[in-house]
Amino acid sequence: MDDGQGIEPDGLPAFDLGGFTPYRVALVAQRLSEALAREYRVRFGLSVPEWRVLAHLAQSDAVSVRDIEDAVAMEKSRVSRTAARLEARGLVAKRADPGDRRLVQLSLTGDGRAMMADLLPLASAFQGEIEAQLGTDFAGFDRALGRLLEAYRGG
Amino acid sequence: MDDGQGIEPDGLPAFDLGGFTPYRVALVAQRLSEALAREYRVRFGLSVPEWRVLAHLAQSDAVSVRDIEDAVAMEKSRVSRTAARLEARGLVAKRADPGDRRLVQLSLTGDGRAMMADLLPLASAFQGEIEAQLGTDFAGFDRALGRLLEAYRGG
DNA sequence: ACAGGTTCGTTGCAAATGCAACGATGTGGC
DNA sequence: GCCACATCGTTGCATTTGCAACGAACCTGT
Repeated sequence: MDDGQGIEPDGLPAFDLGGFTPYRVALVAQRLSEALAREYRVRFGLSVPEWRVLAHLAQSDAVSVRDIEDAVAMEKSRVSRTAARLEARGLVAKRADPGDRRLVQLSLTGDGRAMMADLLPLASAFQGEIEAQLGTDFAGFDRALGRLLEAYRGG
Repeated sequence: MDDGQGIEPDGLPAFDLGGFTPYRVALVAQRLSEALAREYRVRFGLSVPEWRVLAHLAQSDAVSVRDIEDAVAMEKSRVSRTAARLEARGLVAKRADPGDRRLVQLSLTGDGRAMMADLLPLASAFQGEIEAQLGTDFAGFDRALGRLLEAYRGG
């Protein structure tokens, strides 16, 4: 009677949200984000978007809003406002690109660099913690993430 | 000179956001969510929170806001407002719990059940698609998700 | 029965978000 | 050089969100 995709008494096909991969991934993303954000929100007063922008600036200086938009997967208006907030806090500098005045060059200030010098080791430690949690399964996990990013990139 | 956690010329430790697991997971979550939402937003006019609430109601009828809050990992105010919207659209019924009048019993209406009868097979197909993408790696991937949920549950 | 404390769901309010529209700047065709 | 068109970043606006506060209902001990 049970054909493996059974029908419940109420006429609906059986479905377990808790086992649904998109939901599980969203949940893990949320938990990891919260765990990490706990560190850098309480200690540095950063939100997730702010952390992302700073992290990208730390690895590639003098980039445009558009560059960040692509690199950190955020809407350009979100990047723009985040950058404005970071500038107001003195962590990021904005100046017009001399070659193309439509562009804005974002870069870390001295303060911004100093903060990231404290923050990045914490991030690396967190990464190490996750890898330790997963042990030998980490490589496969990361590969699967890459596969899904490929399969569902933009579409 | 490169000790494996090198220092960049700008004095910051090397860090690759694109390889940072929390970021990668967040990205996959976003992509999967978008891919799925494309289906049920255009065809059924549902948002992600609405989908989650309906999905939970489909598998366990007559539950309280608090139950859903736990089951679908959403703030209670978000659940409350989502339920109100679904009620206004005639997909969900709300009634006071006769045993404990603080509680609200949420359940699918006939219309709601009918919609879910169309939706759930799509969700199952999407799940199958993901599993096909990952092939034999899916089991390990899912296990790793579970491990991370355990490790970072609530804290 | 009643006072103190707890749980449930809703709501007010400020902040964040997405989307579209906009001005400014660049580019290419002619 | 000029005009149509594309790109960049910001902003207006409506919606969504999280948090705290609230009233209502329940529970406990006395």
